[in-house]
Amino acid sequence: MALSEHQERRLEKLRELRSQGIDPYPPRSHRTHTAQEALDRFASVEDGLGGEHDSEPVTVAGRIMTIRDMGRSIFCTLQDGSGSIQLFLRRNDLGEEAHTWFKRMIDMGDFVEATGHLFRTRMGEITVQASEVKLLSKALTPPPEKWHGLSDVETRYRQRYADLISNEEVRDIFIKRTKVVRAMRSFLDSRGFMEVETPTLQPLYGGAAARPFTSHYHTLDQTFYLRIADELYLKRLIVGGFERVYEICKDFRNEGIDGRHSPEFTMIEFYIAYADYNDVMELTEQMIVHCAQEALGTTSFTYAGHEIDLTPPWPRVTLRQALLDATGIDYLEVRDQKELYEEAKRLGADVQPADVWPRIVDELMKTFVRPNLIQPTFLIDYPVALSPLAKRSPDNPEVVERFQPFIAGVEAGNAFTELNDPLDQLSRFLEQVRDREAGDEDAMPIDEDYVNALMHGMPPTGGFGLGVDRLVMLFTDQQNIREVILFPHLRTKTTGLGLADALEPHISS
RNA sequence: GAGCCCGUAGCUCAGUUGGCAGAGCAACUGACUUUUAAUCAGUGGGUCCUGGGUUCGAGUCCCAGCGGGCUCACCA
Repeated sequence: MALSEHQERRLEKLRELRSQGIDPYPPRSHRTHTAQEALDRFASVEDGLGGEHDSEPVTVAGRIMTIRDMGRSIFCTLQDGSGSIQLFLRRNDLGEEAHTWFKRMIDMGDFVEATGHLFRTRMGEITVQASEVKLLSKALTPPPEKWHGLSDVETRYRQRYADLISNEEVRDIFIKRTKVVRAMRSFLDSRGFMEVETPTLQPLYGGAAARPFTSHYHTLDQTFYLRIADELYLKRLIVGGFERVYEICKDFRNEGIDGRHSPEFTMIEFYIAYADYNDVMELTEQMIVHCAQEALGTTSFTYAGHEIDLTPPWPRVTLRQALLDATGIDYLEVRDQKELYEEAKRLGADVQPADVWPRIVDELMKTFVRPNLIQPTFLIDYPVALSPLAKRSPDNPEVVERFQPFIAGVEAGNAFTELNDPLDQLSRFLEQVRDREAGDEDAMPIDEDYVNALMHGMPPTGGFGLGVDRLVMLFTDQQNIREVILFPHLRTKTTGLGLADALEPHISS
């Protein structure tokens, strides 16, 4: 890619600045106020000014977003991390030389620093009347169009910096995302949880049903997998005596990409000793409400046109009952795969004759139950075959103590009373091995060290996992997961940007 | 992996039946001392994603490829 006319022109200005002895990239700024602080300051002193300028000068700094050149006076919008403030640059204030220099050398996108007195314009906008202005950083590429911004989805994802510069809504999404994560930490920290770090590179993956990414460690000449979940490591820590642990980290699953799945996504998992899934359910409600309160300032929001109200308590419905109500099928009665398949087929579910029994149950839930769970609802008590790490219900060994919260039809977590019986755990692993041999690539491998950990004794424990990206999607009303991931994965372009060749002639020294 | 749609100036987008490549913003020249997408007058700017093909003539039609989006499949 050759340089654009705009870039060439700015490179010329760069040379000219240097020849004037001006460093286009000085090492530091001397701002005294952020844009917001300057606005706040003026608002607080304005009443005593009697229409005059604030007598105390301020220095603000930021990126020039717009320039309105009126001849002997210029208005600019200066944007920094706190917001934006208007600059008023008069020839009489700056002096003719500096005024002309500004017009000649400063472009939209440049970072500048301006010193002057605050006042309110006739149009009512709080403004810095600059008596001094200095270049802080020359932008060689112009910003996207000021009115429509950058809207090409591919460019927005590949060049997120440009997206963030021009689209305020995008910035807001990621600010909310940060608040959600911060709220999770503060919620758990204040309840005696310990944040821990477990391996990303694992010799054996587990804790979820998914295909892993595979890597190779040269020094050990050994295959490593990128984690698909941190569950098994966190429970080893419960065995070790930590009673409340959590981790927020990236998990990696080698599967398709679509609007709801990213191969690399953020997961929060927590585990509590001496708690069961009922305790975890209460904590989950509280945590999600806390996150909404901290990120949105409210517990109600709109997702995909649905008005969602998070006010607890959320209804708890057994999966068995929900399926019974929606389809008339009682999965505890229909134990035969063929019979269940026929029933599901008759109802119009997308099932294949070869689908295993638990998969058909799952499909029935996704088709007939999940889309109707608009207001927050806990679906509880799942078939054991769907949950190899969860503890069986004392009332029915075919059912495990597991729940999933659903909000706006979106799965907002997964949790259960943890299986701490090493022999039962081993038999579940063996079941997974049989599934794998039957062709299920997502089935978990047997983890003997994990069984060994359980043999040391694990207290009754409740555990929880939640895809952070999904929760942020809910809170920001985004239907595509890439809108809540700063740098989503896209296919790498074979042709580079060509900048190295294009810019090389412009390197001085 | 399949189907459908998209790719035109730095950005946002038009482009009719196949007939000289267009607009707004941005840039450049000039005017303007309180503007708010400032305004006004003028000027320059294109690998129409890439490669083939059809045609007197292709941004437009056909084929292949590349990249992206949506839907489906896959995905506790």
